Amino acid sequence: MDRTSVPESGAKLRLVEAAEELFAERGFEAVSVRDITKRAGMNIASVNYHFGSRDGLVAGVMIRYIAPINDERLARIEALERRWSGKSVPLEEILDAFVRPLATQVRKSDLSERLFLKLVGRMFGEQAAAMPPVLEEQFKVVVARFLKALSKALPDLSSDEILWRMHFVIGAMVHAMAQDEVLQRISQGASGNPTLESTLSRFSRFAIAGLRNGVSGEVEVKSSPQATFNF
Amino acid sequence: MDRTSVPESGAKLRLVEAAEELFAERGFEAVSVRDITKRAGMNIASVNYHFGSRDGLVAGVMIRYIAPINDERLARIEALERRWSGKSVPLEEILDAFVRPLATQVRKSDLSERLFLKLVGRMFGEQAAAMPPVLEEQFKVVVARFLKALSKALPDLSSDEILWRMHFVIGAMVHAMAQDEVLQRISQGASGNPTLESTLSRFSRFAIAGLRNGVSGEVEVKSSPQATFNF
DNA sequence: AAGTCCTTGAATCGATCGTTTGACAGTCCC
DNA sequence: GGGACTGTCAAACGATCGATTCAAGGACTT
Repeated sequence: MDRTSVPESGAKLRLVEAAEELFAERGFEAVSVRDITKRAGMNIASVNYHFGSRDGLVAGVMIRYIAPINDERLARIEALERRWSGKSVPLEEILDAFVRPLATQVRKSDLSERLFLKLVGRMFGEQAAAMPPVLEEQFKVVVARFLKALSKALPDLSSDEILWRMHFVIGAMVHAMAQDEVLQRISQGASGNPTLESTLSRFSRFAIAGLRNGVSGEVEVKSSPQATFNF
Repeated sequence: MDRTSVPESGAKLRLVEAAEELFAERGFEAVSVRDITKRAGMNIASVNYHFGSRDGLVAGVMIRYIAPINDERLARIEALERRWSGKSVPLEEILDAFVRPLATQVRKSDLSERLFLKLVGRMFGEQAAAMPPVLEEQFKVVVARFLKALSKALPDLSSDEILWRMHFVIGAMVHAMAQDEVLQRISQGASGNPTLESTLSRFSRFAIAGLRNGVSGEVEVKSSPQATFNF
């Protein structure tokens, strides 16, 4: 019996779908096996039977969403590099290859846009340290692949600098996804009902500017003496 | 007996300091009351006696760190606006007023830089939804104050757009703070031992570029037809 | 019809959780 | 000295957790 991969047996699928909703709504640690099986209309033992353990189910949920996203990211970046055949791929297209798979996957999902984004956001915010090995390995490949492409597109930046900016970009994305209602509460009446598309569009403009900063002829920031950021 | 504010009685302080370390190391939900009292060398009942409940202790920890940071943020932004007396404060100085209090506070703390950043990062990544009301109110004030300053510095952007970019900036900061070892693992050998100062410096450059994007004469991104980000 | 395999059911396990209790000592004030 | 208050202690409370057991059902093969 397969206890690690994506569900296929109907029962496993029902469990995963119930778990997804609950994880997105309440977070990974606040949902019990009983909550999940109750919503799925199944027995408590079913989780351990089909997934080996609660952690196995969590891993199943993460793999089900993240793996296709990373697969598409790799396919897109490789298609881009083929099309540009050795030349540097424009920064906008690299970021597009990284971000757009989110939109692709949310359409395939049964979850609403909002729940989907919260779920994926929580995977990084709460569960990043407990990511299944197969996903962590996949992420290493993705990061390495995009780092290579970004290094070509931003030849003036060191690898370290690019990695840091990638981390900032990912953090901005994850945080905005997972904490949206908190952000709305704190900032009192920002945009009412942002769609996924408008959010990703805003995000892309922000991220490209942050990534490109200091290269490609942009004017260097002239800071006044009191704020040199030399700390 | 005061059960909500910052500790002053010695015993409360010992509990809070033990809790801080454990929360930073393992996350808020993975630490039990027994873990905390054991490290503090106190009785299990002491948490409920001094803080009313476990949640009260969590709130105490958050308030102890976040409140002084937000206080200094407000003091700095108001000092800046006084110095520029009505005129628009430069973007770099606004961001400096937002970020530098982190560095100030870490020096006052007994925690190492790394633990401090993880702790503050976790407060947003894991506990943002459970933030004590007094802190949430304070954050509303901070956001409103900086939004006003940023609106002057970035007159071409709508309030909504600025709020979103603020969220992205905060997310990038929080994520890089809380998930540092995960990021190191995934990206295999980025900068070895980044100091707080170098990290904040990198972050500030990234954030300023993202905030400024699209205004102040920067060249508009010329995207190829396949990557227009119109989603 | 008998046997095998897969799946579900109710019940229960031991562990751990946050919280509460009540006894006991110390301190302070009148 | 006798209350009143504060703080600490061991012990136990009820609840909930993930995991396990074992019986029973169903589907399919032989």
